[in-house]
Amino acid sequence: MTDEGAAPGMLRPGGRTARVRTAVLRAAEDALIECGFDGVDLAEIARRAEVGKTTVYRRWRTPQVLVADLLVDMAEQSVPRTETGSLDGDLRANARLVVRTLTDERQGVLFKAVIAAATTDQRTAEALHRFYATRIDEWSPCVDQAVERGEAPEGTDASEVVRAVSAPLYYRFLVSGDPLNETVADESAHAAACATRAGAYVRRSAR
Amino acid sequence: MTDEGAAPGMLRPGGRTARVRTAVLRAAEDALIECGFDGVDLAEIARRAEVGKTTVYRRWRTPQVLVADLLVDMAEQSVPRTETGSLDGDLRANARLVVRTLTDERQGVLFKAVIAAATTDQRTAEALHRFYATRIDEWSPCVDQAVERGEAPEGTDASEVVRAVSAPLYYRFLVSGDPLNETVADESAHAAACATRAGAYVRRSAR
DNA sequence: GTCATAACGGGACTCCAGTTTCATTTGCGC
DNA sequence: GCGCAAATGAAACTGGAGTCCCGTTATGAC
Repeated sequence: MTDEGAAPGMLRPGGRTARVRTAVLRAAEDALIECGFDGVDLAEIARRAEVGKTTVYRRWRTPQVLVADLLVDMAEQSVPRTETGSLDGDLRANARLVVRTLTDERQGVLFKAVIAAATTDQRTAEALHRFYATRIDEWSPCVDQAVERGEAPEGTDASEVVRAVSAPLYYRFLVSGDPLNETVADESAHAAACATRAGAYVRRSAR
Repeated sequence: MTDEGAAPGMLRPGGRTARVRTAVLRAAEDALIECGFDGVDLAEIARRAEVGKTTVYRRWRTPQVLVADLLVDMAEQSVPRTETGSLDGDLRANARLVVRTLTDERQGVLFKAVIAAATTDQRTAEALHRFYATRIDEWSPCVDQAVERGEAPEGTDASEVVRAVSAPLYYRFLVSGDPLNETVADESAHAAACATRAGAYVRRSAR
């Protein structure tokens, strides 16, 4: 092992390095929104970020890795959760937020690009999974509260319910291409609430 | 309209053209499975198909268009549907089939590649949507039969139920990265059945 | 069988994404 | 503020994906 005191090989994440990172991530986000994932060109991103292209290639190597880094950044920004006081209301609020995000001109394209990147690279996929794990954890409490209020059976797996709300929306977004709108959001939330009340999401260990 | 008898400009889809198409589609399928979508190289596919690369570039132009053509081909191959005699059983059979497909070494990679291609190209996306519309239509009858047996309420939207079974599975496959196995399949089918019985998928026009 | 031409194929060519080189700047420990 | 190495940047370089040209094959109408 090369274990020296004031060793070479130590990182130096101070001022400039951090500035370059944020500049490149911003440029990458813009580029993804404008061109989609396959339109991304690291040299072009370097130009936009006003950074040498060598730097971008050296630090991130591939578009996938850059997207993975962007996802780490995105996961840190939290979206406030609305509380309506009922399971149906909370799930509906969540479903509508998802639909608004996916149908938003900029965000929808960005999410498609990010998901496309994740299908072709394991590390990007892991970053994506962590991103959604974060989002799901943020919304789970509304199901736990419903359990406390007696709206849902004891032992209900909160994150499973939250996933059930999003799943049909992402299925339409990525796979079937069926329309996404507020009605669909409400129906998805309602179906999840029905299944929850029927005990479909009670953890097996608690049955 | 250019309606001539023995006109120039007419297609000639006979023997050789068709042979080249199937050879290239087979090679494309293999390449997608081995390298994923971003690893696809039209020249490489031409080599495998023992076809001039000029031909591949001329007829399909981009990997996305080639994948779209492959999807048209895949949509034509029908998968037999199992009938168990109960809504829960039929939906479970469907869910298990989907999980088996997505977790299969070859098919799973192929589906990821195809979905990735669809996120970056409109025409590929349309081919993908048609592919799933076909699959969903094939499974819808089992829900209609359940309605006839009185297991599900009158006016239930069969294709909506079938989508509801697949959605959580594809969500895990593409977005959250949570595990896919037979237990998950059964739970997804059960949740869809619960929501169906609760009337969550009754068409609005029929309520 | 004959002919016109759609479709294919080999190979040279182009162009640019990605790499390498090396000089310059800047963070950071003292 | 001094010095060293981490980090960046400009420019030259390279390899291969995609295009072009033009001769060859073989389909389908007669």
